[in-house]
Amino acid sequence: MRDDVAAADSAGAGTAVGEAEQVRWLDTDQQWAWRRFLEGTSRFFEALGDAHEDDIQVSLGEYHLLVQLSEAPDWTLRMSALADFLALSRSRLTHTVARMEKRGLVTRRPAPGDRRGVHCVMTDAGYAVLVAAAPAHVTAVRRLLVDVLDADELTTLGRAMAKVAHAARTGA
Amino acid sequence: MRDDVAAADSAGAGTAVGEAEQVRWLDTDQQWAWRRFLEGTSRFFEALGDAHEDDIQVSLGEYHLLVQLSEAPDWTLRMSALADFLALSRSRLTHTVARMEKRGLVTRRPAPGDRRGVHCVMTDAGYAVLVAAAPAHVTAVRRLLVDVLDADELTTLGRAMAKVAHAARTGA
DNA sequence: ACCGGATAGTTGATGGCTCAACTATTTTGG
DNA sequence: CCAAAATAGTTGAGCCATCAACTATCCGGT
Repeated sequence: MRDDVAAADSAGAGTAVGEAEQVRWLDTDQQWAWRRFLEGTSRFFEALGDAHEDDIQVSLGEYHLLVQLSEAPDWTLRMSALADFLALSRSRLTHTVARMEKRGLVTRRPAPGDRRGVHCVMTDAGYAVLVAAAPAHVTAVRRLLVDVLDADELTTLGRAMAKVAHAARTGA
Repeated sequence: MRDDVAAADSAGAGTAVGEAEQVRWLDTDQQWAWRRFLEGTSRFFEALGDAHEDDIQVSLGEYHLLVQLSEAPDWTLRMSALADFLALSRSRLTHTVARMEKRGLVTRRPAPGDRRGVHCVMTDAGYAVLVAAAPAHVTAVRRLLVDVLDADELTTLGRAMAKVAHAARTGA
């Protein structure tokens, strides 16, 4: 219990004698990359959230919700479509939309043609908030991500994360 | 209010005439990479969290806390050091450690030499939980990240995220 | 020796997220 | 055409994170 402890990501914790060992631990390079990813995402989202608190009237999640609506016809999207785009649970979306509705940023209407469905519509006030928030948001994304990387690094990052998203969607 | 709306990440929302325009919006490729990053991280952490709920007695955050302690001499770390390593706020760490202490995974002791300080020490029970959790954790990290990417993609991802972490740490 | 400010950590209130349970509607299979 | 299952969305309880305020200790300068 001294050296074998180090790095539960890579070392032989759990190698009980006589028990089938089928875990492929991470090698040094893989572990390094994984930890950079972990720390980087954590600090990135924390810093981006801070930027939103400083300059902006909406949280990061609310901002992305408004962005999705701004790109939809009539600023309108089904709740379920919104949940898919934003990778949010239905429940969380309901709560978030309810809060934003109270602040006048969106409204809800019954969906025509499917009486189970609900449409979420961005209001003019919501659009105004989005427009006001966009400059600080984009500036922060540049400062914390886009301008920090070479163009090909950014491209590779995008491609890699597309693969990761796909793996998470399917392999769940 | 129809076409100019699309993509508040890139388009001219906020371009009031006569007002100085100094925001550099994202071009198409940059925006694509940024959105892949956003979706990928979101789905990745959700899926990894699910894996922890299925097979493991500790949440992802608690697991990483135990990993840090397992790599420290005497399974012991100052609260502030732990907070730095895990990129956690002091308050959040206090609450998390308090919960884990109740479950017997760690204990707290006054730090020798600095009467303000507190040492966090992993218990044998905590180590046992870590050992039990490691295989499923590593398997999930492989399935969702490491094995999904080419070796050079993973390396580039690690390098890129190291840069991002640095930018977030300094430019905050 | 002392005062001001920095550092270490905790606390409690508030608010958001997660989970399970629930209603209502639509679709599917027999 | 009906029953069972799938889909859409909401609700409320409990848990966790965040924030501001607070105590205690240490350091740095005079």
